Amino acid sequence: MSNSQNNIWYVDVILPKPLMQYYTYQVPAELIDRAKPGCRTIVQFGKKKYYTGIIRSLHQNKPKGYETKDISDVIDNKPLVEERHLKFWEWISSYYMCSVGDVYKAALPAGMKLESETKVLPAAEFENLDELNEKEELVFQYLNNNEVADIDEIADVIGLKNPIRIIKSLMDKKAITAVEKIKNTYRPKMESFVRLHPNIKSETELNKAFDDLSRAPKQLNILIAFISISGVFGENQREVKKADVLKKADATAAAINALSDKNILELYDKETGRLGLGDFKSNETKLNPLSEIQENAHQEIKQHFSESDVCLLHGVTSSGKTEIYIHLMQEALKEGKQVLYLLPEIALTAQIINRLQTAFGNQVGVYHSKFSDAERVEIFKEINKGALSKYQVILGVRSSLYLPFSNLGLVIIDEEHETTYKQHDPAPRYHARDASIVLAKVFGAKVLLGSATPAVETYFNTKTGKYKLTELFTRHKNIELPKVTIADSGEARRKKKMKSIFTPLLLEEIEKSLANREQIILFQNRRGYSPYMECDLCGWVPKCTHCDVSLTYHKYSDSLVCHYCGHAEKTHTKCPACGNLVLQTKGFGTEKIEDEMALYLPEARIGRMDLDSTRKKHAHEILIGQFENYEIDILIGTQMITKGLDFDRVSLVGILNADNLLSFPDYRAFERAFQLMAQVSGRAGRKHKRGKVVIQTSQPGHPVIKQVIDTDYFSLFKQQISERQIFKYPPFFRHIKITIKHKKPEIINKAAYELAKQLRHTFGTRVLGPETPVINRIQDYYIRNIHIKIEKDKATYKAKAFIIEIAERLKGHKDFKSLQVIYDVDPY
DNA sequence: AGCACGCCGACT
DNA sequence: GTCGGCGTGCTC
Repeated sequence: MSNSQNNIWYVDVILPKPLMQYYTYQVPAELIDRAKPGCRTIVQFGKKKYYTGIIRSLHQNKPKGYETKDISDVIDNKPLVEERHLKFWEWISSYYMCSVGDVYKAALPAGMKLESETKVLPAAEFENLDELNEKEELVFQYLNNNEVADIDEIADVIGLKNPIRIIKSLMDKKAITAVEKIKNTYRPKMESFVRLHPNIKSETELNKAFDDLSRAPKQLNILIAFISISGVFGENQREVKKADVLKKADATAAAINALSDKNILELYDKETGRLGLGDFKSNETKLNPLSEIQENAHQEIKQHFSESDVCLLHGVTSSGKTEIYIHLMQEALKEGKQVLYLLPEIALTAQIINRLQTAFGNQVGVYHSKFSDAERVEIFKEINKGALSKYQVILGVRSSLYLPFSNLGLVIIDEEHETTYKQHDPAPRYHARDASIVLAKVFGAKVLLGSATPAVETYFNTKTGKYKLTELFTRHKNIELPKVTIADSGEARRKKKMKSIFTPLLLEEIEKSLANREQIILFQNRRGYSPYMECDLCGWVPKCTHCDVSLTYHKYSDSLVCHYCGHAEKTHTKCPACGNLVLQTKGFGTEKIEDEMALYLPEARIGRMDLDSTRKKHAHEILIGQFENYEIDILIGTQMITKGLDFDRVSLVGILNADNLLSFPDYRAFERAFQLMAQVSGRAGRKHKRGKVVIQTSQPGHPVIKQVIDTDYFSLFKQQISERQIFKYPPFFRHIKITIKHKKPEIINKAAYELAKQLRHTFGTRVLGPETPVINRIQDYYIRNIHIKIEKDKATYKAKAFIIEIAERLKGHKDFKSLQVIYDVDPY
């Protein structure tokens, strides 16, 4: 209070690091007008590094116990992140047990969070070379020849392991100085344009220019091309890109420069951006009419939204959910609201974007990680224009949640049950479906969840009345649900009838479809050739040197790859354990299916779609395009092909091995197996004809298999919900997974035991574990898990605070200083 | 998370 | 000695 008289202002700053608090800086007088909450600010943090932070709050409370630093700059003229978004960040941080800095890191594209890097340069007046030792002299000479360099570069060139020591020593001897440079990764995209030189103001002057060029045909061509593109002096004048003129005139830059020298044309640069935005905002919408059944569902959803914020649209595949979404979106747009359409992954955007663009033109913006960071910066900035933004509809993956919406009216979560909505690895480990409901609440927006196979939690929420429910059981245009047949691979194996990895039934059906000139999708949830290799003499299995997993054999690269850390090695020519020359491949992935298929059906045109075949930016679209254009008969793939892709010619879907879907050691395994099989099955059969699905399994009597055959979601739901109640799983209990990591096996066991013990003090039997996961070491870190299940009616925020306190206390113990503790709330 | 500092063991 | 490798503590 005593401080409030004086005029010193402070800001609490969010830094892009996993730090559990905000840091307080002083605002120098010259920045006081600009330092507002939500603005980005450049601050020095630690001895030298500069980061872009976000001002969380402005106040006059002088911190006690330390000296404040000044903020160095404020980047934004008006707040970049609105208060309600900051609140949303804080909600994610507290619910998912991570720092706000982690959320900040995820929320803004890298190009908007500039950092400094250290550059060193030689001191001009330094002469005393004899003061330096050999290595120091080497570094000093290098710097003299190369002006400015960053430290890693020096280490690289001179071959130093520990450059910092030498740099420091050189600085002590005043031979070099260090500067911090903010590195700007974002560059606006500039393009060269051409216009008439200001000297040429009339057709007469232009004609004169033509005459002057009679002896320069190349230049004349350019001028003609320019006039035809620009519509010079006419009604519709347009800006002309240099590249377009050159292309049209088939000329080189030299000729255009000559015209510029003659003061006929003028070249200029302009920022064009990467978004390929149309010039005008199209407000026209062209919608397909809804069928009666769809229209009823549509009206019901609107009724629900008048009473409640969240609604689930449970509709079988091909029931026309997307069309209903589009009508709801149009209504939101008419009210001047923004719409967010979330998809589980990029692979899906290609097909949906066409439908949305047909309906909404260039109001649709797309946002996902295959865009370059610069593109993402531009999309972010475009949306930040609020009502003036060209994008009023955003189609994107989970990280689109953080875009700077200002007037969100509707959020659609397509394929709501998909586990990819849950972020796994770096913090924040949030679930986009659940978080979007919180985001929508902030804006007073509505949320529509859509799925043919809703998550058990979601469906349960409709039962309790937390969410509303609209169901749609008729397939659009009365397309029949596919016929599901089981191929008993266990029996076929016993009777020695298996043809490699195919049952006779599956092969027969594939041949039939091929004969009818129809397409086939084969699903296997393993990429690579075979999940492991084994010496057929001594049983030795190649394993990753950094992780506790067997290496997957990839035939195309003839290598063994760890699917956890990416480590790859050459295939062994002989067993390192016994010297035997034969290592056998075991099990099968997509690559092997591709190989074997080609063996049995050499005529068929085969494509493969998995992580490995779609690494390149447009690989997805290319493969899907080939399949759509009937350049491929059989498409083999992983999860990727299960997601909402609609192809008219597919008559058969084969699931190669349902057993490994059913054998996951996880309470969600059956739910997931059902969803996956139901989704892939949905790919079979379209307009003209009932599709077929063949499931290969050695457990034909398994209840989940039965549920898939009958497309009986309700039976699955009933069974799962009763199991979850008995075993205290979500939605009845809240589940928090604590993972601890350490480099030393003996420490990890001690720490896991100790942490579980401490947790049990407070949480008793709610604590399970410690458990050693199936893969107990990844990238040289040993791993243990502890699970906590907390009743839904208990205050979980208190529980979370306790958990963090207990873990922090444990990390204070001298043996456990370098223990990593990772929290995953509602893990998937 | 970085990054610096300080301790320790190995190597010349 | 001195170089490189870790473990630990701190950042407004």
